[in-house]
Amino acid sequence: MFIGEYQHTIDLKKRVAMPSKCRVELGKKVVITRGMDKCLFVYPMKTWEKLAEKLGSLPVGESGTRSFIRLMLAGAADVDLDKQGRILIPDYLKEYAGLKKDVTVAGLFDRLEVWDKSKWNVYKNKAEKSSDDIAEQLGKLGVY
Amino acid sequence: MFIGEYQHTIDLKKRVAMPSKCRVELGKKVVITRGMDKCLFVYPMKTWEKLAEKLGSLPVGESGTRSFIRLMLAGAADVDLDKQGRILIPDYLKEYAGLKKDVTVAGLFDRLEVWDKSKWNVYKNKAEKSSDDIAEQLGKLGVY
DNA sequence: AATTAAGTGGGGAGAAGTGGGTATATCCAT
DNA sequence: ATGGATATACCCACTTCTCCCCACTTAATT
Repeated sequence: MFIGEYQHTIDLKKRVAMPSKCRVELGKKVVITRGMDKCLFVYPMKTWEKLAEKLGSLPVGESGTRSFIRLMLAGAADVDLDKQGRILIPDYLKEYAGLKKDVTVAGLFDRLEVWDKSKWNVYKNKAEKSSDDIAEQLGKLGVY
Repeated sequence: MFIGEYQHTIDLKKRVAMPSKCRVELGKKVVITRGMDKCLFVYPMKTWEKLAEKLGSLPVGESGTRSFIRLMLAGAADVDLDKQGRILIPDYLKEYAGLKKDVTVAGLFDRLEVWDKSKWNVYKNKAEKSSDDIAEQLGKLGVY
């Protein structure tokens, strides 16, 4: 399971290191694609295969969702990790996510997300304010 | 069950000791994450896994839920206790909780909470002032 | 007073992140 | 087809951070 927040950078060759803690679970081959809120999703190959199958067989539902799924499937690229555990970000994905030099990598269960650092900070601040009351949210989960 | 209040410090390497009384129950691996009122939650791995499972079962369609999940999962970090029973606080969590040198560690049933000492004192004072209300609330619950 | 346990501080080996050089492959224009 | 430019893959080097170990201080216990 992927968790945590990691600060990395894209170098001149558009390479981004995956957190070392996540590398075993990622494996050598991963799939990177467009994600929600203008970030990038990184899946282990196995996870992606299952997901792609599900997405492909989905009944044609609401048009917004459908077009997003299309974007996600079409935007997928399979990339290898190099010896240092980095992946190469394709140009169109780099552009889609608005990646500058500093990026934030976030662990979210079955995937990693790659964010432009400043975008991530903005998003996080908003999220913190809106769910200031984490207690209430946790309550919904039946945790307490 | 975790109980009690402990005064500790963060050293230059961002390490904080867990109270020795709690170490057996914590185990070697714990998860630290964002908590309410800008404190940090420290869960034994087992407890966290149950919690994470619940988070994973939440629908990701709604953006509010999505951001809450991101906050909790991306905000979480799995850390090991060193031989002295200390954990390393990631930068972003240190910042989130506004931790200076002195911290208060509090036991709360299934978890520990890590507070900046001054924040804790403010919070405690507020709580004490409203303790009459709390008594009243407890009364309503039929505790006394 | 001596011994033990807990909290704190710091040195050093190794790992992780980052940057860059070079060779091979790919593409485009000549 | 050929030459040049661009891109990718692989390798190595440097810097920083993390983790492990040891040591000192204080407090509690015998």
